[in-house]
Formats: sequence, structure tokens, C-alpha cells
Amino acid sequence: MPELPEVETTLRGITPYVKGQKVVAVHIRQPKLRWPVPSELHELEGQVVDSLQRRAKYLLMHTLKGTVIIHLGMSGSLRICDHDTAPGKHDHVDIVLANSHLLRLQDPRRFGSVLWTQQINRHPLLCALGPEPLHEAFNARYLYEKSRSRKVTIKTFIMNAHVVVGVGNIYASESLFMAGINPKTIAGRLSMARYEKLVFAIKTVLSLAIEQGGTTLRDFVSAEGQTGYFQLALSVYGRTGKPCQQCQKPIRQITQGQRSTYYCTSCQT
DNA sequence: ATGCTAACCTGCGCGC
DNA sequence: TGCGCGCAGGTTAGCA
Repeated sequence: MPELPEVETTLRGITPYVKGQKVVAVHIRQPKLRWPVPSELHELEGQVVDSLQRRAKYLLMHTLKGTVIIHLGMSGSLRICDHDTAPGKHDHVDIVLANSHLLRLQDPRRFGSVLWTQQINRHPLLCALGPEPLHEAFNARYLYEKSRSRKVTIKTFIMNAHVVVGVGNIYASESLFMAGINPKTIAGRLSMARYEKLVFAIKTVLSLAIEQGGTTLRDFVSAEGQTGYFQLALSVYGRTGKPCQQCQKPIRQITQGQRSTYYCTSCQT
């Protein structure tokens, strides 16, 4: 599920319930996630969550003693529940708070992860990441320089977290459509002017999606447990064979790097 | 360094 | 109704 806007929406949803709260218990029902949930996660018990943060698609919960790193993978979601809410089949980890709430991770496919580190600044999953897409450091000059001599397609390039974080499969297609760029173009051959358009598109598309609370697809549920989010109008993603909203030609679906790509063969060159 | 592939899982919708 | 198949929002390890 979660693309960056959903992770950001989750962060904003859970923060009022979690920030400043003491953790009274941690329950690990299913430790077999993307990586095993470490038993050291119990060191969280008795700690106060001082602050919450998003980096790429990781949610970070900081305490004096260490940091919880949560990733939602493909199908994960976090919800605030009451202490007495019975866990379901895919509710793998609970972080029980002193305020009668608990933070519950549900993840049917178990591609997500819950980790614990005392050295957040040196964590291998985080320290090699590229810039945040909505920060100033992510700009056309940066992408242009970074792409010189790169032979992968532009779709694959912008989905590479070492290049820029947080551009997932939906918004990669949507951004390339907005920028009018064919997803099969080799990254190293795109002009500066086209990178200007692309960076603008990525920032715009992600900002809009965050504003609207994240695109709801399949099993995403907001932090408050709602499912009825307004669905951001998608121009190309999932619209195989349907008419392009600009030129009416059918949207084409191809596979790039084991992922589906959607684009308009006449609007995107 | 760069690029490509397999791998980790469950659930759902489709055609038969 | 049931079954098999293909597909799904992510990311890393490991290999050429």
C-alpha cells in the first residue's frame, strides 16, 4: 500500500496519540516480518516517546534510550486502538501506551518491518538514502548531475531510493505523465529542461496527495481507522486501455524492473 | 559502481 | 461454488 503520502498521513494521524506518551508494554505476536522483529524492541517498555518523524517511507519513534523504526511494506497499516481491542489475524505488533491507547501494526503480506536501534544516525537502512523529494536539496540540478552516465530508464531511476526517496510505483507513473516524459527514456539522456519539469511534477504530485490524505487503494486504512478517504484522481496508474485524459488515446501498461508502468504513448515522449 | 533478478508473503479478482 | 492463475502500493541481498 503505502506510498510516501500514506506514510506521511499515518505519521500525522498517530502523532497526537503517541507523542509524549510512556510505553507500558510491547507485544510481538508475529516476529516474522521483512526482517525478524528483534526481542530488543522490549527495551522500549518504560520509555517515553519524545518525538515522531518520517524519513523516506520509514516512521521513526524516538525515545531517550533508542528509536523504533517502522516500515509498512506493501500492505502494512498502523492504527490507534483501545487497550481492550482484540487483535486480528494480521495484527503482528502492539505498542501499548499509558493513555489507554495502543499502536497496532497490521500487515497481511508481512513485507513491513519493526526494528529497534540505539544508533539511529548510523543505521544501515537509513544512512545511504537520497534526499527527501519535498526538500530543497532535491532539485533539477541534483537529478541532472546524478543521472549523467546512468543507463537505466527514468522510471527506474526515480524509484531508486539512493537517488531520491519516497517515489513509489503509483507516483512515478503519475509524475512522468505530468512531466510529459516517456518512462522508457534513458535517465542519462534527459535534458536539464526536462528534469526541471520532472522535479516540479514529483513535488506537485506528492504534495497534492499528502494534502488529500493519501490515495486509498486496497488495504490502506488511515491511522484513525477510516477507509473512506477521497481518492486522488489518477491520470494513468491502473488505467490500462482507458482513454488518456489529454488526448483520448488508450493508456498503455508495460513492465519495467518487475513493476507495472502506465503511460500515454502520445503525450509522453 | 551499476544493473538485474529473486526473494520475502497473503489476498483478491478473474476466467473457466 | 471452486480452483488456478496473475497481480498487488516495497526494498534488499546477491550476483554478473
